[in-house]
Parts: sequence; structure tokens; C-alpha cells
Amino acid sequence: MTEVQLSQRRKQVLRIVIQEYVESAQPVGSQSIARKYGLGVSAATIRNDLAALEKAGLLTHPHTSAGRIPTDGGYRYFVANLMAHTDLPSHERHMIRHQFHQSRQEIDQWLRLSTAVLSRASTGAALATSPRSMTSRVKHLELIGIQDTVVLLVLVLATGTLKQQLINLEQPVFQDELSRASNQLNDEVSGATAADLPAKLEGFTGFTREVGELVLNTLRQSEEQIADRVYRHGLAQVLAEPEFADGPQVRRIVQVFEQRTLLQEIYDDVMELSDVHVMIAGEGRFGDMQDISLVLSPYGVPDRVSGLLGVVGPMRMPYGRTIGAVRYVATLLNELMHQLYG
Amino acid sequence: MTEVQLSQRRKQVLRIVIQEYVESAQPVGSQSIARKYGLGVSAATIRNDLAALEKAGLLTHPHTSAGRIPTDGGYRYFVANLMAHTDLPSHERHMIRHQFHQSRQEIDQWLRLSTAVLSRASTGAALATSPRSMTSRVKHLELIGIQDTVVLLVLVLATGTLKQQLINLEQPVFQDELSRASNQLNDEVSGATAADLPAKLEGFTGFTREVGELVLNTLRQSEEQIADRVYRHGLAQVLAEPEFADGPQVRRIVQVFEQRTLLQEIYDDVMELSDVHVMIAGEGRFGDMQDISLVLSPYGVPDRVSGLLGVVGPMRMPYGRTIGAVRYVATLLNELMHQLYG
DNA sequence: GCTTCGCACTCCCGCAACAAGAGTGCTAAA
DNA sequence: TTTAGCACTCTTGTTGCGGGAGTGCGAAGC
Repeated sequence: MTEVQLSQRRKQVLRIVIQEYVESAQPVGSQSIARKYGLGVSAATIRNDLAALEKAGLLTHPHTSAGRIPTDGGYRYFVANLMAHTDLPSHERHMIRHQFHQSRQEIDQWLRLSTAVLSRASTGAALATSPRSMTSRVKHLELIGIQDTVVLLVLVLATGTLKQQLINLEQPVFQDELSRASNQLNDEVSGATAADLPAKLEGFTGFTREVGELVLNTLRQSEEQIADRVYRHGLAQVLAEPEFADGPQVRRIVQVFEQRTLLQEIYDDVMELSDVHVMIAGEGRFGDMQDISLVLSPYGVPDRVSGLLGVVGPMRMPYGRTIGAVRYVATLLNELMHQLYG
Repeated sequence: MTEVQLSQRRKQVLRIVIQEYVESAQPVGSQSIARKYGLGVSAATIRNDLAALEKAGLLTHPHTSAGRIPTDGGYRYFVANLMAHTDLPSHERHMIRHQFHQSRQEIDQWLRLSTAVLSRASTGAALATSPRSMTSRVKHLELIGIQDTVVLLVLVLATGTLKQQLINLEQPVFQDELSRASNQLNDEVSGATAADLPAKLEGFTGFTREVGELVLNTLRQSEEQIADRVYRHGLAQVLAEPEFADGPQVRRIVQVFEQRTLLQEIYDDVMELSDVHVMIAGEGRFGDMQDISLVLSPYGVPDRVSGLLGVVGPMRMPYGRTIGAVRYVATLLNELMHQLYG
């Protein structure tokens, strides 16, 4: 992407337009800029600057005689070059950290809390996926009889993730047979990955073999799917923003918020950088995301577990603050995960 | 609640008004009724009936010269006395049943599917809670070392539900000590309820005792909280309904949809009857539920597990069809749960 | 007593006209 | 390159005016 060259003042003007528009949601005109921010030049000069910025594709105006509003490109330029990288204020950071240490020590709780915190600290709605294990390695398995012909297979992965799977049988199986099978399998299977497993299962037949195949399936599945569970919070808040006042817009953002496939698709992009990733209006790659921005970050422990978390909100978003919040929560989760999977 | 006495024709008129309004979302007037449904009387007569129904509090009109629309009370009367109890058409029932049998045999999957099916079969958004165990009885426990000082406690309840809990230790503990503790505890603890447990823990000290206390806590917690997890689906669809075109209404329904506390509060009401429960505009007991109706049903196995599932949508809702759908899905879940916990 | 007819009345809705206001774009001068 | 001036454009809010749908009511009919 070849960036446009802009004079200092024009950058300043662009920064002001975005700042004002983010605050007020109203198009901003040359006069109000000249009045509010004494740039040492007159409104007419600013008008010229605005026209230039518009020609460069960074601003637009909804109709001939309205003020300017930023385009997708304007926001991108702002985020890439102009934005002040503001960390969350320290008292907020402390409060958040405190909440995390108060919560029960569980991944589930942490992610719930993360989305709650993130949506509160931004103007958007927060999303998080449960972490995916990169190298699914079996730690332990357990077979538990629920009914005569119903058995629950519990699989503990090396990362501490639990997988469960019900097994419906034709014939009743008794607990001692279950124990035998699970002992046999535990000896072979523990420490195995999806790649190792088929070889190790060679020797087994019958029920034991059957269970082994199930373990293999579950293992493969857990490596493929990234968003076993999606945590969401704060949709009501983002719907209060004026850009989502009309029907079609509401449906757009709700769809983005509800669709799990989207996260699946974005996952690889975000994972490549290990930092916060801003996606404005779908970046041309995703369909119906007019006026919607995502601020996403990976979290986890390299080569062990990783997930996605972030904010979905209007394009007119306080990016500095939002990015700061997402980054801070991701860092916090990284710390916690590190303690687990160090 | 003392019900009003209505002539046959007036009941018929009320039924028509509701039916038409549910379809069109437009106020319905005397002429269109007379034209479309030849009741053998003129528009003027219907006008009198409408006036009477309005006096009885079953109808209202938004302004002097508009047609009539049903009130909360009108819908309640309709649901209680007038509604045709329509089952889902049999091909839909078959399709749904088929989907359930295709899905992986897991409670999690079933509930996801239930909400997907319900929102598709109604005009609303679907909700379901994970089932609560009525008598939480420990079946088995497992202690798994994740890191030197981090242990994962896995608890399998008699119902097949899994509970997990991380334990952070001061001192490293080795796997053989974990095995010893879990063997000791399994002997004592399996089959125990929250009531039995304290007595059984008397003999233990140190690490083993500590874990025992955690088990007790987890057990108690699982009996208290009803909505460990809430499944949701189809919000986008319900937001397409015309009554949710404006901002405040949207926020209202999104809040109802997102709030878990609401389900907590309604739970007991719905559990008392074992059938579908219709709540129109909050029934005066809940605050901000203008124009919103809930159709909820309990599901589960008596005295073993129970959860809640249903639809939230506009008050202007095809109640017959929706109730039929909720009832059918609940029945299906009951069957499946029965196979597990029968 | 219920039903019907006729008719005046009310209120919403859409449309057009209009004025005010905000902001632009352009030209010419500093 | 900046500035001042000015005409132009477009939105927004207000007002006024039919048209239409539906009501409410009195009087007549069954």
C-alpha cells in the first residue's frame, strides 16, 4: 500500500476531523475546526486541506454541503500513522487486574470476565474464543458408565482441556470392563498426539479399539476447530451507538457478532502478528461489514494454546483506547495462561 | 383472574383481530374484517363488537381513527381461551428429529441444535440453559498435574456432567501423591452428595482434605446455579420484526436476551408446571418487557436434571405455532435425557 | 335489543413549499 | 500559499393541505 504524503498541517487536520467525529458522530466542517482549534490559519485554508484530504480518499462528505467524515481509508491512515498509542489509565488497569485475581481460577471464568471488562472499557461489544490447543496431546482418559448402554468418555489433554463424548452401545458393558479398557488405553495413549495414535492402536480390537478411534477423532477435531466456544458480551451497549439506529445496520452488526464462522476465517490473519490487529469495514475481504470495525488480538502461549479476543464496534470508534484495552486484557490472559502452560 | 364473558361472535372477532395483526403488524379495522371474513353481519356491528372488546381491555387503538390492535390482556385471553393448539406439521417434526439423531451425542450439541431449530421454527430468538443436576452426586474424581504447582481437579457427577477446577499450590506436588490422594478420595467420595460429604471428609488432612473441600464447594455450587451456560440463537431474526425497528425497543429485547439473571428468576415459575409457559409483556412482574413475550418450557428428567428452553420474541407472535415448536423440542430433549439418566 | 345505515369527525400520512442554517467551492486578491 | 468574499447546494424543520382509513353515534330497521 503506497501511502500518501501529507503536510504536517494536513495530518493535524485529519487527526482533528477523526477525533471530533468519533466524539460527536456529526460531520465536521472547516469553520468549527478553525474556531475550536486555533491552527493559525483561517477556515478557508482548512477548507482547502479538507478538499485535498478528500481527493486523497481519506475523507468524504455525505452530501455537497455537509461537513467531512472519515472514510475507511481515513481511519486506516489514522490508525497506522496518526494515532496516539494510549495505554489504559493505570487505575483502570489496576481495577481490571484486581477483578482477574478475584475470579475463580478457571479459563472459563477468565474469558467471561475478559469480555465483560473489554466491553466496559470500549464502546463496542466484546468477543473471545476458548483457546485452541496447538499440539493436542492426550494426558489421560476415563470411561464412566452412565447407564447400562451409555458410556461417557472423558479426555484430558496435556493443556488441561477437557473433552467429553457419549458412547451409545448395543450391548451393556460393566464397569470392570470399562476399567480394563481404560487402563490398557491409558498406558498406550497418554502422551500421544493425533499423528502417533493410529500406530499405537494397531494391537487393539473390539470395544477397546472402538474407544481408541473415538479418542483419535476427538483429538483431530480439537486441533481443527478454533472456536469450540465463543464468549460474547455487551451487544446492548454497542447498539446504543447512533450508527446502529436503523434496521439494516443493526442486522449487520448482530450478524457479525453472532457468526462463529467469521472468527474461524479471521483467525489465521490475526495469529500471524502477535499483536493487536485492527480490521476496518472488513478490509475488502469480508462482505457485509460496512461501518463496522474489529479490534482483535491473539492470546495464549506460543506453540501450546491460542485463542482470539477483541471488540466489534462501529467504524467510528476510539481506536487508541480500544486497542489499549484489548492489548492489556490479552497481556493479562497471556500471563495467566503462562502460569498454567508455562 | 376473573375472565370476561364474551358472545361467540365477539370471541370470533377477537380471534380475527389477533390473527390478522400477527400476520400484518397493521392495526385492523371493522371494514376489512367484514370484507375478508363474511361473518354474516355488517361492518357497523363489528364496530360495536370492537368497541366492547376495547372496553373489556382486550383491544386498544393507537389513535382515534386507526384500527384495533390487541393489548397484553387480549393476547392472554387469546392464549388461554381462543388459541388453536397447533402441533408442528409432521414433516417439520420429522426433519427436526432427524437433525437430532444426526448430531453428535452430546448434551452440548443437543442444546445448540435446540436453539437453532427453535429460532428457525418461530419468529423469535431461542434460549436454552444447560441442565442443572437436582441431586449432585459425585461419581468419580481425577487429579491431573498440569504444571509443578498447578493441578486440575476433574469431577464427574452421577449425571455425567463434568466440573473442573484449577488448584494453585504453594509447593510442587508429584503425580504419585496426586494418585494417592485421588484414590483415597474416590473410595470415600464416590456416590456422596453435598449433604453426606462433610462427614466423610473428617478423617482427612493436608492436601487430600483441601481437595475434598473443593469437591464439596463445587458440588454445592452446581446445585445452586441453574444456568451454568446459556445457549442463544437467532437474535438477528427477531430484530427484523417491525416492532424492533427503533432504538429503545431494540435495546429492550437485546437486554432480555442477554441477561442471565432473568432466566434465574423465571426458573421456579416455569418449573412448577411441567408444560409450556407463556409470559406476555413480563406479566407485570418483570420490568422492561414492553412488547416482548416469552414462551418457555422446562425439560429434563424429574428429580435428576432440569433446564429451561424457549423463545423470546415480539408480543405479536404466532403463539400457536411457537408453543407447538417449544413443546416439541422439549419433548425431544426429554426423550434424549431419559436415555441418559432414565 | 340487536343490527344496520348514513354521516360527520378525527387523525395519520405523504407531499410540496418555504425559510434557516451550515458548509462548500471558486475566484480574485494579498 | 493563504485569505476574504460570495454564490450555491443540500439538509432540516415547519407549515399547510388533501386523501384515506376508521371511528363513533344517532336514527331507523328487523
